[in-house]
Amino acid sequence: MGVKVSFGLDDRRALILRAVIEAYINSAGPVGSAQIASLPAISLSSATIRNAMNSLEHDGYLAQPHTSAGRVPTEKGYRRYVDELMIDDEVGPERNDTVDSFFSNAYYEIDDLLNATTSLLTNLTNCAAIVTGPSTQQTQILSVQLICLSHSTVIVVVVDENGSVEKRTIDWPVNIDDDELREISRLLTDQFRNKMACDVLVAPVSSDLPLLGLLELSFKAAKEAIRNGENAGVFIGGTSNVVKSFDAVETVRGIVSILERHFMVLGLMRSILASGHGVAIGSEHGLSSLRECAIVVSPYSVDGVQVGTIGLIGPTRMNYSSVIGAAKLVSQNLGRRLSEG
Amino acid sequence: MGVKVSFGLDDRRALILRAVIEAYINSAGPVGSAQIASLPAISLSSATIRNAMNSLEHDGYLAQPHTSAGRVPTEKGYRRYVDELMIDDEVGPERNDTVDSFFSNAYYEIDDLLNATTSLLTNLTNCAAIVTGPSTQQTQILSVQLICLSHSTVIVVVVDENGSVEKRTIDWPVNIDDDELREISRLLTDQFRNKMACDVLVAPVSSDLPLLGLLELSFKAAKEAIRNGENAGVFIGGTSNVVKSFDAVETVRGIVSILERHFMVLGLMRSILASGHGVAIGSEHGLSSLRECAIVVSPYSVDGVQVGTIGLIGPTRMNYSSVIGAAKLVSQNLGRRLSEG
DNA sequence: TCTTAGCACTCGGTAGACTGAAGTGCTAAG
DNA sequence: CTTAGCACTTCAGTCTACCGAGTGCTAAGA
Repeated sequence: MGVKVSFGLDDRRALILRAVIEAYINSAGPVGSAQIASLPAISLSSATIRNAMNSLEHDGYLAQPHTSAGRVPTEKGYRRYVDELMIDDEVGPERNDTVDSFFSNAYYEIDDLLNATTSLLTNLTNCAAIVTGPSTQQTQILSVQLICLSHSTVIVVVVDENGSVEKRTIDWPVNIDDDELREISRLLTDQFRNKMACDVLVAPVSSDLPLLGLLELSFKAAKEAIRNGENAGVFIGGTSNVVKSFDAVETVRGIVSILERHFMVLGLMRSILASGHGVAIGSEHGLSSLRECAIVVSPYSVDGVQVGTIGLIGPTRMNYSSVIGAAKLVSQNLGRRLSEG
Repeated sequence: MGVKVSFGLDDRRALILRAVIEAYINSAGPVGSAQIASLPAISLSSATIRNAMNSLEHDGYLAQPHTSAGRVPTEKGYRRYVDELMIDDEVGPERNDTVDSFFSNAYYEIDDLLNATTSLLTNLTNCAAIVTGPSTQQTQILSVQLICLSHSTVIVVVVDENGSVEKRTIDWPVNIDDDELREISRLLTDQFRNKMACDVLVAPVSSDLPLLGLLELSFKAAKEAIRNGENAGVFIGGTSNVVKSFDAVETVRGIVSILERHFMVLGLMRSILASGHGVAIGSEHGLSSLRECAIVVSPYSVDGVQVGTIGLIGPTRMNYSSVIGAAKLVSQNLGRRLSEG
């Protein structure tokens, strides 16, 4: 005899809800009472299961596609499952090894690392993966260099402590001499060096810098390059993984169309992160093209500061515990790896 | 009375083949003899059209999905159409204006320009668009700079005449002093400056450069950064456009999966370019996932040298003349624009 | 009071028969 | 050589019957 707990889910119904959801995740088809009754973990007749399922349906955790079909989890059901019923994924040794060996590899550039991380995630989870590069707001600028491209154009190259390089081309219709470029490079580097990107963008210029002509233009270009860097570095991969999970071509089209627009995906991840949940299920995030998908987000920290996010997009019937586990594992490892650099 | 021309296509059959293909491109459904007979450009009875269509089918230009359906073009039919029958697209003024105004916009970075070019192409053609960045092989190196990232890492930044920036991080577990970095930067810049990227990669080092320690490492890193740059800069967009043209979810999955793998798309474009045709139709390119697609490629030249390629992928029933026209128009404009810089 | 066996019921999916529409190939006349 | 006319083929849609899966309910049992 189960004791009623909060939200009116007694132990038995919780057990059955979990069993139904997990069966559905495996089979991708409606699950019937007999199927649940036959599970070794459950020693109840199908009739009893039916009663419980009926009650779960009335409470909105399950739904029936039609009278004589089995039950399918609703969003509310998934939500309950993710919040309370799911058993946390204990990361198996093979998986741990995969991730470990991935992060012990050398990557020459941060972009290569982040891009490869999306592949790692898609392989681990069969989801589409998003990795946002570490925000450059909290990084120190190391150097600003001006280089002459042609008689009338100059490129301003800004390097930060992560090894990210941002650039901006400027037109300067006067012949420029190398010594002048070197001098301006030195002045700007002195001005920016070891300052945080975010501070540079708002701080006024130190008054000892004579902002005139090419120097002024370069100064502005450097700031714009830095501002630009903030939005750079979004890596998305594994669209074909998600697409495999759906048969309706309309659904597929919608998903492809969203994943193609990086800024939409970014906004989505931001809003999920802001909502405080690590997972948005179905219509919770409000993007109708992805209403049959769930999105798992997991921020990562470098030197204790949250600077970027990992995201995974798959069908609502994804294996939540495995996907959430992978997201956490990889975000931790990624953060650690980037902290070393 | 038509005169027989090469390949056994007399004028009438050519006219009818063209009409059938164009009708099919518009309607996306099998086209019957009555439909063709009713065209103002054609003053023949449907029975006559039927005879011609029958003959075209026997010669492999048309096919029937089933006995009582209309005709559908075969790959051979499309090929003939593209090679001989198609009337070149005269670029309408609106389209010209769109392209002109696009290329008169300012783009601060070449990557932004190329990326925006894919959007331009997808809007013009309703195809997926690929733009490969100008090969860096034929560009001159302008500068090599070493910048200290941390006590034990140094980043080598290489800038070429297009304003492309490549970088490579190296580990150097010894404290490095700024003067030394500046000196090495100067030496390497002297070594590389105004040389072609391709020459740098094969040429031996000038003997007056003492390749030792950090200098040697930086030298190698610079070369690797340059080599890396050769393969950088592929921009693909508009996958959702292609996907709209197909109802079979399997087809859609295959297309998404290919377009996601940039290196496959690159290889595809290279092989089409090498084949000498500007268009690969259906199975001509041998990639079975794209057997219902046609690919249009158009190289662009900067300062008279072919350095990059534009590609468009759409269904085999695309509007060839319009798509080919757009590809040519944009590749010319892009080449011109990049030559100015 | 809770559980369970039994059963009637519902509904989706499949298979077969039929119909109408579309489009063909053939024939014979112009 | 062209074309009107017609018989023929095939598909797509509709209707029906039927099977199977799974339910909800009822009544008996623990």
